[in-house]
Amino acid sequence: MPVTIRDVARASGVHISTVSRTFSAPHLVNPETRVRVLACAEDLGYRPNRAARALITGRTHNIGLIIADIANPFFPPLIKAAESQARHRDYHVFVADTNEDPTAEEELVHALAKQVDGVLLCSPRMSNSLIEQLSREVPLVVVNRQVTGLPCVLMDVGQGARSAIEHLVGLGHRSIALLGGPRSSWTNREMRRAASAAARAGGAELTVLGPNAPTEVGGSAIAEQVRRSGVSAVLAYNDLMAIGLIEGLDALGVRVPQEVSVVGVDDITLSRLTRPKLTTVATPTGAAGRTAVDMLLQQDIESPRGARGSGAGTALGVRRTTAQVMLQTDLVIRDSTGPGPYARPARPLAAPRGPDPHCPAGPGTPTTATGDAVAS
Amino acid sequence: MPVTIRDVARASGVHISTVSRTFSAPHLVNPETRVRVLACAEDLGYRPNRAARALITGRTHNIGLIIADIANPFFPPLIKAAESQARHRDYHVFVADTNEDPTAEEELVHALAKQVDGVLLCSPRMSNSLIEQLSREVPLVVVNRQVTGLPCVLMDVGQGARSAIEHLVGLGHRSIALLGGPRSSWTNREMRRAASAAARAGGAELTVLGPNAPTEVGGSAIAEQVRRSGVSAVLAYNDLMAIGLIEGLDALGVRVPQEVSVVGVDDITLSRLTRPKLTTVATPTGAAGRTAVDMLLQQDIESPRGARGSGAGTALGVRRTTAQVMLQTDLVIRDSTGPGPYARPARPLAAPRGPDPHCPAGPGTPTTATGDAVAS
DNA sequence: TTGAAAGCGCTAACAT
DNA sequence: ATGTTAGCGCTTTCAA
Repeated sequence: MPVTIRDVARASGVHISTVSRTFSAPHLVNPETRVRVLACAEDLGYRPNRAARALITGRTHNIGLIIADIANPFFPPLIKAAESQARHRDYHVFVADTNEDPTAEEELVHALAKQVDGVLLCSPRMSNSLIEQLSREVPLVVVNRQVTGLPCVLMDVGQGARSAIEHLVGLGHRSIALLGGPRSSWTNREMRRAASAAARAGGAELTVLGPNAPTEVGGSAIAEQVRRSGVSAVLAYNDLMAIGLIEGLDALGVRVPQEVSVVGVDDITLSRLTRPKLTTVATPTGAAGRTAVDMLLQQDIESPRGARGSGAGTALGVRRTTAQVMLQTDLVIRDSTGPGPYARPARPLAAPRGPDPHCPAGPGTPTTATGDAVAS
Repeated sequence: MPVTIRDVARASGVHISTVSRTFSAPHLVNPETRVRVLACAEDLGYRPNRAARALITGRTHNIGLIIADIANPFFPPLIKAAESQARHRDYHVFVADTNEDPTAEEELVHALAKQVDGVLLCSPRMSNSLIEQLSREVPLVVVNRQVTGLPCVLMDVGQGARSAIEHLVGLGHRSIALLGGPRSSWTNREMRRAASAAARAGGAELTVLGPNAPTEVGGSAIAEQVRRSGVSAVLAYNDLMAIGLIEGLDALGVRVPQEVSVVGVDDITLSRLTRPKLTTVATPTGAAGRTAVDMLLQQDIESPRGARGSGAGTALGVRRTTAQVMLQTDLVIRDSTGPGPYARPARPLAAPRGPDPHCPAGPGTPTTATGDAVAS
């Protein structure tokens, strides 16, 4: 049933190599022949078998995209941007979801390895050393994580967290909570580091609550704890968590932003549609997707794995790009943040909250702040 | 660099066919040899090249999942269920997004055709005839669309729309709007058909507004028109649109459900977290994903395309399953619907709802109907 | 139980 | 410009 290159050759009275050339190097074939071959191919419904082709060229023209959680609205824009960029370069994208499971991540890389020319690892949860190891099996670009020696696309969430804290401090908040995300998240560590530093610099106290599931449920589940902690402002790991928190606080009768200010991270579509509209740190997800694809393809070109002539100098000239790109973030101020107890303009509710001994910061450990550590 | 079966053979001092057997038919190889081969393989980091294997077996152990829009929260649960089901059967899933673009759909099917054993087409926007044509290239299972002669997984949105309208009529609404979705959506047509019939039966007037983009933006954009239309209740194509509409109405100062009742479709996670919580028609997306994978694999097994011995009787015994499965939906009543202008004073019940047509089968229980499907 | 050989669909030297 | 030939990495008869 499947029509092969041989069928087309037979039908058009030429050798299979001519048919092959018609598709992969049209300029090397006589225009008349080409037309005839093309006609026959069209006629028979022939389509080159990309897998077979890949076996010999070493290039599948596919790229893999491994995502921690497709259900997180943060990712779709990244996926779409990556797909669009890939399509422009005649590549197809295969997306795979890992459910935030490190084991699934590893397995998926193995499964994809031979069927794609490279893999984009988005917000991976596995260890850096495993990532490095896997990168020897297939070209990798890591998104939202810093792995030394590998090309990475990062978003400056450190800067974002700093801006958020400064915004809150500027509004008069002195007691702020950071809702942490998954423990193994690079973003989480960066935010924590930067937020601590910014809080210290601004004379505010930062309580870290978490880790939490990076979802609405994770946010609403921590609402009670937030209320008890007595903070007047919260920076959440992401928008989903922030939105869930607002819902949760609302259910407890705590008003946002009147009683507690909330800042998210990501600027997902939804954050514009909730009430109150969410103040958030916008991350350039589309740019990240595009950049990651570019970096992968660029690196790919230099090492066409398993190609014919690679008999001798395989490892030769494999000059891997290890550039790391840091994308800017932007604080978008909307309606979920407002004046805090220490706001400049004389506020009637100068409630002397005093330096309250916050309850022990939940499952997570309190504030850390390492220098410019890259290690992990 | 990539280690092949030959490297393992050399290292373990056996012929490549023995190595091959060690992986694909272990019982045919001497236990001692097997252990030795496995050890060498492990040592070298060997992994069978699935693509090369597929070339000869005709089975890639991959399935493709083509999705209209990954950003629509309706799909992730379906994707996750499909992936989990596939994994149990030692299959991997490649997801591809089409941006609701019919052309992209077609191209993607072609691209995937040779790299997967079958494709799940979710909420396709292309024509039925094109779908049928593509199904000759690769086994297809269609989700959220009825295509005669092809295996389909459907959700009973007709029943859902009917329940929704009856709920609204029972609350005293007599002037209802239906916010339509994409024109080429089967779901859209079904909802419209059923909603009209139910409205007529209930003595209510139904206004169809649309088509609209099946997103929050689509919903908020139509708010003004809804207000002007003077209806007291709205059934939206999906939850996203419903949520957008509520936001839009709110911005116009129209209160939900006090002034206008709103019903969505899908029961996405978010619908539980908005205020008011959304009344919606729950669709069994997880069950749909699982069922679709099952149907695909079942059909697949019967026709291992391009296998070795298929020289003569290729088309023989290719008995394609054309079963169509209809999954139940359920109306979930929350806070976005309330009494309408014709509500019974005092006792709102006793409304002549007629025989409640709730099927005995719970949500997600497949009802199978084979063969000759009803044309749409 | 293992080896030898053929070949899946295709491309890429090398001839002609 | 086209045909020949040798594989890509693997599985699968067929012998031994």
